[in-house]
Amino acid sequence: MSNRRDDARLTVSRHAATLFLENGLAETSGAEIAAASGLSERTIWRYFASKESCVEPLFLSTALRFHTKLRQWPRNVSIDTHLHECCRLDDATPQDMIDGLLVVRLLTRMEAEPALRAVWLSASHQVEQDMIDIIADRLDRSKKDFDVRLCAATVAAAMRLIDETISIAAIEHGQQFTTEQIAQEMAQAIRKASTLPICDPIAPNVFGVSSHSSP
Amino acid sequence: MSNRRDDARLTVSRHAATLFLENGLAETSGAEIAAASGLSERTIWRYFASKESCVEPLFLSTALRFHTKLRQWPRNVSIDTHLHECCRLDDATPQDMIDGLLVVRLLTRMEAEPALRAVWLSASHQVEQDMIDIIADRLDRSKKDFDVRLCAATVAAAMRLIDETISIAAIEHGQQFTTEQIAQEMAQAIRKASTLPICDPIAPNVFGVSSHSSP
DNA sequence: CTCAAAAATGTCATTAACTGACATAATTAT
DNA sequence: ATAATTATGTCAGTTAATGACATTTTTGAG
Repeated sequence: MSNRRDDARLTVSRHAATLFLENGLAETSGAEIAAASGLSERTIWRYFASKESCVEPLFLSTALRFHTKLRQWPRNVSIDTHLHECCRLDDATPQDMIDGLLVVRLLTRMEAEPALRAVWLSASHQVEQDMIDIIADRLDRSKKDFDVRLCAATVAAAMRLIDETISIAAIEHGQQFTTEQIAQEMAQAIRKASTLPICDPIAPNVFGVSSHSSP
Repeated sequence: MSNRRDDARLTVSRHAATLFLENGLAETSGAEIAAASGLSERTIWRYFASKESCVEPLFLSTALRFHTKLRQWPRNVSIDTHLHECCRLDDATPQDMIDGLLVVRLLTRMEAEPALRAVWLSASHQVEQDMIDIIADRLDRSKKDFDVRLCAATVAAAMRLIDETISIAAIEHGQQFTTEQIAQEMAQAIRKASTLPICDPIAPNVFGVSSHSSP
């Protein structure tokens, strides 16, 4: 799934995020990111289209961890149960924890750094595209179906909002969260946001034909 | 509501959009945008933080027209009826039509131009913030209420998706739409997406107290 | 209307983001 | 092993973007 290049990009992403958090976006140069990453500046610009987008792999990697969990979501399990189960046997590595903290801290800077928000929104758009696949699979519908895409959009929006809200509550208001709490908030929000019945167990299709109307 | 500077920015936005559509983003320079707008390049960079963001006022101005309509949405009218009514007595100027077409054409280029999508997503985020106000007012709830913000996020996502879908259908598949059709699609999508009962007439608050739980 | 304060714009120099061209190093595959 | 491919580095060059300061335009008080 991931190659050497993606790993290198993620490493750069961590260094860039750290520098952005320490000194701000405007006060961090491409040369500094390159130096911190042990790469030439030219390579940085081959990896990324702009300075800000250096943090995108970080956003996407934490999103990917969640995506992987949703991919394993069995059809006969509710979202609440599944996410609760997932957080019980959480496979987060120490690196994942560090990355998560970087993301959370970046999210609290979006108000001050509009360029960061643009990158975050792009990452959320990628999450939305991934949700299309998950929902289409779960409901046995086409990925082109407007209602599938609408549901993906609303659910992705909910996930984004939970991430933002929890990050701000944690960093700016010092609120503490357990993994269970986050899973529960996330499940609730997804449930409220979903425009198709994806959150509860899917009735098995005993006739072996797809459940939606016409061919 | 709008000042001279915003008007100037919008004018630049139109020229920039036209150039982007004609020659592509990479092949359009800041100097060209300045020349086409009859301004110095320095002023362009005072107006905009980046080349791509030159098109944002165009996105926001069409969004603003819709926002104005939603602001006039009476509490005792459903979203479907209101939007249908709005499109009947549509106040679109010729300039509005031209701007709308520019936006629609830009939206079809997002696949090829990721930077354009980032700007579009930023504009949609602004729409989301505006929706918070509209929903909070309509339901007589706080703008900080998570459920209000969630509803704003899902509804804004639906509006964005309709815009994108209709644009692509119109430009890339030559499909024709009447204003009524668009209003109807938009109303349906908003209805499906809304996580709070905003779409149907709001029961009048006969006791003169807010309908949500505590002070 | 007048004229001074303030705000917007222009000019020019400078920085820093980003690209192209080509050489070198590292991987891959045969 | 080594040829082919691919990734990275070096360096020069372009262009997006900013700072400093002069000039014009707008605003507003008298």
